[in-house]
Amino acid sequence: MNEYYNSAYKPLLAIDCVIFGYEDGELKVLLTRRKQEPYKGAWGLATGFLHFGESLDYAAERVLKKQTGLDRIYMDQLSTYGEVDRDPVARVISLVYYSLIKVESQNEEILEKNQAQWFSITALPKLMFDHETMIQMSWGKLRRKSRYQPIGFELLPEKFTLPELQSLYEAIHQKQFDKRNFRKKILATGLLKKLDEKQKGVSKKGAYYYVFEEGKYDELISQGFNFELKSMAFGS
Amino acid sequence: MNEYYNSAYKPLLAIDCVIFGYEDGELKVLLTRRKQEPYKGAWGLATGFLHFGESLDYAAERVLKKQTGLDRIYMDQLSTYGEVDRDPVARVISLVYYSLIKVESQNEEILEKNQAQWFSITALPKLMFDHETMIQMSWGKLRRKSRYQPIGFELLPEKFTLPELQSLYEAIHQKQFDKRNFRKKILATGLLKKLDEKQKGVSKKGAYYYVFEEGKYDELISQGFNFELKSMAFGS
DNA sequence: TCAAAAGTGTTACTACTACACCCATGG
DNA sequence: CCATGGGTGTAGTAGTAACACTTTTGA
Repeated sequence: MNEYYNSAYKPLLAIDCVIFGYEDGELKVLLTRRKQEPYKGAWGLATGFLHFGESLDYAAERVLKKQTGLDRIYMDQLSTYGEVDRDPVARVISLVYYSLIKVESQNEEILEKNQAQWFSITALPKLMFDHETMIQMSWGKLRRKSRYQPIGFELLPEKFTLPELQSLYEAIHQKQFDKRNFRKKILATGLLKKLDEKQKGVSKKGAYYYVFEEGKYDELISQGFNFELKSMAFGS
Repeated sequence: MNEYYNSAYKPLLAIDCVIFGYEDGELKVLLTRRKQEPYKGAWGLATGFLHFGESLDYAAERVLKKQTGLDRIYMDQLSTYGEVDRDPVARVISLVYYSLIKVESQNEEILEKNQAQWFSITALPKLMFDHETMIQMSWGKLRRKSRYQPIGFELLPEKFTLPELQSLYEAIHQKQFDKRNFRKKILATGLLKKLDEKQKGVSKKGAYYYVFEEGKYDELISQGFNFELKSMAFGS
């Protein structure tokens, strides 16, 4: 380590995680209460500082694991925020990840321990610092990405019905889709396998369960494909 | 500043800039030689550490200005790279920006002073650290973005001809487009104003100059629009 | 038997692709 | 006058949007 490196200013580097879930027909975000003064108790994203010897992705996984108890969840870097006064206490550069989890696999106890709570994306509380912006940007990225990649499935249980999938997309895009066109488009990708089992308890007729076929997806992604309904376009 | 902040690990934070230009029908990247040991003289991106009291965008502008002598150039954050050993000397987190400049407005002296040189994107030299990846990712983002936003214009002089614009898009996408379809699509956006002036010296007939109408663009962007040719799709 | 949600096909329209010839000018 | 690159239109095709009725079954 020489002069060039030694003389440089070293900021704090935080990892903030926008955690999306889908429940009761709504797109939700997992928020938590700040544990430190000042602003103790304010709602915000799951957060943590980068540790020595950790890669960025690893740090994000650690923060996610601590907040949700879950491993191996879908996660992607959004952007890095570094306005000088974004954190009023100290200069903190914040690297934002967004992640998609299956709410049903959530552990209630861990939520309580972390003072964490799910909020509908359309009814967020007042948030600390620039966390509101981070969430809105993540939502935008989710919208755009869901048009080209079947990431929506990350938010649903392993087995899901087409009406559920459609509601999820409607929650993400805040837009209604035509049932027939949606099914046609989704099934045309060949990514879904229909099971012989019907959902019980939701409707009288019962909708067939489907599963997402990861294998087929990998084939398609390498060729490049389009998962988009034109009608989804550009609310983004 | 309290214990929570004080105890945290503080990494170095570098800003690396991928600078794109367009010249002689080729998409190019501005590279520079490393000034410090080790690896002194190795080709790499324009880089600098974040300074105390600077926002990230400001730091990127500073690095760009130093490298090119230019102000107010198109610039966007790509991503942040933080593998533990990406810089073999010290732990450096690297925030990558990519930018688009008009090569003609470049100052030759500054290039020489910085030992900087333009390289065709298809013939890059061996690069230090993970800079090759950063360039490839930036190129991907440029490809994708150029399908939805008319950012290509940032790479051309104020006045340009449609054949020039088409060659630029062909260089970005490494794909040939049909002349008629390209013109139709581009002109249909209503973003270009045809001038009464013809280009001289390139072809005998001479192609009409066009200018990009920023005002109209702002109208369109707020509604959301699609700048894409399907044929551009998914080489990305 | 009826209420409530699931499932299904066709037509019109729009947007993209493919394609070949004439035009203007400088040398 | 001819070689070179600039400019133009149309027909076929594919994909998207719009739209309404039948099916199943639990209460």
